[in-house]
Amino acid sequence: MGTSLRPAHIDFPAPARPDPNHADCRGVASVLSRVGDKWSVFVIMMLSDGPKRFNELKRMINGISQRMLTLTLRGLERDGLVTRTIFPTIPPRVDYELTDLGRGLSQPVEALGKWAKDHLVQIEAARSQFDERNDR
Amino acid sequence: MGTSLRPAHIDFPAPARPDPNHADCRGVASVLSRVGDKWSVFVIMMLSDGPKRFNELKRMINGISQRMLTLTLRGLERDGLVTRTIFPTIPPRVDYELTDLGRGLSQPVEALGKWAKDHLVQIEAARSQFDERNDR
DNA sequence: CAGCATCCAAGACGATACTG
DNA sequence: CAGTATCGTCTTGGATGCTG
Repeated sequence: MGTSLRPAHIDFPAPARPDPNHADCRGVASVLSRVGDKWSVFVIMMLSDGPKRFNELKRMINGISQRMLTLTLRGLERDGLVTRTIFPTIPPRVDYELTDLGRGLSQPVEALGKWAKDHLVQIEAARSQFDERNDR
Repeated sequence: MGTSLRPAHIDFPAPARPDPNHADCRGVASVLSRVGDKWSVFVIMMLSDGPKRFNELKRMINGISQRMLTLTLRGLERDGLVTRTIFPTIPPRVDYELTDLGRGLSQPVEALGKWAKDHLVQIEAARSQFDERNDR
């Protein structure tokens, strides 16, 4: 496989002398980075109103490649946020569904999504202001 | 500079025919990906109890390289979440501080952080279970 | 239909060296 | 102290072609 299910950039270098402030940050970061993954967020949102099939998701999430959808679903499955159910029919059918854990996560995620939506204009304004000052 | 302030992977391919479901997702994703960035989260958390200097942050966030701290701070500044104040003293001194926007963001972020902390054990259990089933 | 394997380009990141 | 510049390495992710 071309890409690992355990991304490297969320692993942490152990501090020489552990700073009490960050004792448990290592693990938290790895959870947050799943949320930061744009595809994961979309998949979670798409699944929040019931189970979906692979190609169904692919169609709903415009622009995702098959590879990334597979990878994203595996990641979510690995984290126990999504279940994968295979129906041994012909043609094969696979349903993806949020677990209880996944449904729990989707709440704070949507809170954050709401914040993002509400402040998107401000942020984009800040960005173009910043860019204009610095581009040239 | 080696790395852009505007990461490519958060840009979206425009849908052939815009799906009403995703009309405003493009922008939201770019905000979420800032949150998903582990360094950004740590910086925001470190700054949530008052302004800090560059090397002060560097020491608090164990394992971050100078380069990444600079890049992260620039990203946060660009998004209007952090202000950068230069004191033209010798040696130079630069303070970073959360803006109102930044403080607003830190709330849902901490809610998510709390969720992550509360369910970390479950997630890590799910991960090792999944890995054990599939590794071999 | 669902998905794995392979190839390849673009980008992210760390290490190092240098500056006002 | 607080950066910038540059280099080399690793990861990411799209495209394509092949299977049960």
